[in-house]
Amino acid sequence: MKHLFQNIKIGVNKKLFVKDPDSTDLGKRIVENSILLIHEMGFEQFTFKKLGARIGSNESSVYRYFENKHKLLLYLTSWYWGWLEYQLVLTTNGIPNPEDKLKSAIEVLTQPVSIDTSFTHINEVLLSKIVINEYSKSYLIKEVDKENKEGYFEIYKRLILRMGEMIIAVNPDYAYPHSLSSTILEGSLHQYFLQEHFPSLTDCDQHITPTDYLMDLAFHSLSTGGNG
Amino acid sequence: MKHLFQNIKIGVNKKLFVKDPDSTDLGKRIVENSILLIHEMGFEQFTFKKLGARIGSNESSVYRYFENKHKLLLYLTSWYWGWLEYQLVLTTNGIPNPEDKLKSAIEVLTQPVSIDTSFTHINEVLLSKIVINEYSKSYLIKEVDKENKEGYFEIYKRLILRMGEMIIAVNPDYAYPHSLSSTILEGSLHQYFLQEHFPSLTDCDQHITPTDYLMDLAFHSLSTGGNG
DNA sequence: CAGAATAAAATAGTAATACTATCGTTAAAC
DNA sequence: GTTTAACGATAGTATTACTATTTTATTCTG
Repeated sequence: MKHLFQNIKIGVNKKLFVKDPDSTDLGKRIVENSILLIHEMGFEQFTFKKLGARIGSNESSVYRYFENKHKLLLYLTSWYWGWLEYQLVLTTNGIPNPEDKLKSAIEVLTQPVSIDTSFTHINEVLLSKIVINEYSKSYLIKEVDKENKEGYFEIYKRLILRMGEMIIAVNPDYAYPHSLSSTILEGSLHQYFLQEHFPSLTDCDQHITPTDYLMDLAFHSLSTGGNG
Repeated sequence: MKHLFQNIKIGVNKKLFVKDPDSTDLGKRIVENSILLIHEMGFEQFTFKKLGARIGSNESSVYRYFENKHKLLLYLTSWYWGWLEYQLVLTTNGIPNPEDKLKSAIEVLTQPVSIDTSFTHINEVLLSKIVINEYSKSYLIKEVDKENKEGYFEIYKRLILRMGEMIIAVNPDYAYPHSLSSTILEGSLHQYFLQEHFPSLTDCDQHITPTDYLMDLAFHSLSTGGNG
C-alpha cells in the first residue's frame, strides 16, 4: 500500500489554509508537529505559540499557513477523511457483490489505522486518534452552517454518501441508509473513545472490535428475514 | 407529568458546583440564564462575564457558584441526564414485557423534549438542544479519566447501563448490549444534529424521526431470525 | 553577479478570556 | 445589635488569539 500512496496528494479545500503547508518545509513541519502536539496535549491546550516553540519557529510564522487552530483542525481532519476515502475506493472498487463490497467498506472505515501505511510526514495513527478525540469539535459550533457552505466538510460528507450508496445496493428497501452510514462512521469513533475511557459503556475490548459490532449492526439492519 | 416533577430535585454531583445554585435566587437565575445564553451563542462564545451582564450581576458572583464554564456545562448536562433517567424509570417501571419495555425506553430517550414537561426555572427544550450541540465537549477532553473518577459522568453512564440491561432482557444472547445502548443515546443526539445541519447525511426529516430509525436499528439487531 | 522577490524570524502590541483577590454594602439571622 | 452570609464593584494577572511591522536570510531572475 505504501508505494501507491507515495505520489498521491490528498485534495483538501484550499480555503482551509492561507498558504499550502505542503509547498514548503516549514509548512510540512507545522502539519507534522501539530499532529504530535494536539495528540499530546489535546486541542484545548494546543496553541500556535506552543507549536512555534516546538518547531523552533514562532507564532507569526504558523499564522502564515493557517488562520487559526480551528482551520488547522479542519485541515488535518479533512486530510484524514480524504486519505480514508482513497483507501475506501481502492479497496471496494473491484468488488461486484454488494454484500462483500459493504463489508469491505465497513472494515476500511472502522478498523484501527495501522502503522505501515505511512504517508510522508503525516502520522496517520496519531491523526486517527485526533479524529476520535477532536473531530466533533470541528462541527459542533455556531458557525457550522456557514462553514458547511464553504465546503469544509465535503470529504466527510462524500464518504458517508459513498457508504450510503453501498448500503442501498445491499437492500434498496431499507429506509435509513444515510442515517446508518453516518451512525457507522460516527459510532466507530465513539466506540473507540468508550473503549479507552468508558469501558463499561461498550462491549468492545481485546477480543471484540468496533468493526465486529458495527458489521453486526449494519447487516442485521439490512437483513430482510428479521422480525424487527 | 408536571405535578410529579414539581417536588423532585435532580441529584447532581456536588463537586460540580462551589455553591448549590438551587439554594438561592441568584443561583437559579445563573442556571436559568446560562441555558438561554449557551443556547444563543454557543459554548465557545459563552463567558461568565456575559452571563453576569445578562442577569444584572457580575462575573465574580457567578464564580461563587461554578468554578468555570466547563463545570457549569457538566452541571447542566448531568441535570438533563438525571431528568431523563427519572422519566425513563417512571415510564418503564411497570412494563413486564421486555420488548415493550425497551421500546418505551428508546422512545423516552430519543424523542424530542416537549414543552409541557417544564421544570421550574429550567427550560428543558433548550437544555436538550444544548446537550445535542455541546455534550460531547464535556468529555472529549484530556482530563476525562480524572473527571470520570470524580464521578462527573455517573448519571449518563447509569442511563446507558439501564438501557443495556433492557437490551439484554430482550435478547440475552446479543453480544453488544452496551455498545448498542451507547449508540442509541449518542446516535440520537447525532441524528438530531444532522437533521438540522447536514440533512443529506440522515434520513430523518419531517416524517421520519430519529426514534423511528433507532427503534428499527435496535430491534433488527436483537432479532434472532435475521441473516446478519 | 546585482537586484528583486519571497520566506521566515523577531519583536511589539491589542483586545478578550479566564480567572483571583479584596473591599464595601445590604439584609437576614441569632 | 452584632455577626455573618450574600452580593456587587473594582482591580489586577497570566494567557490566548490574534495583527502589524521590521529585519534577516534565501532564492530566483535577468
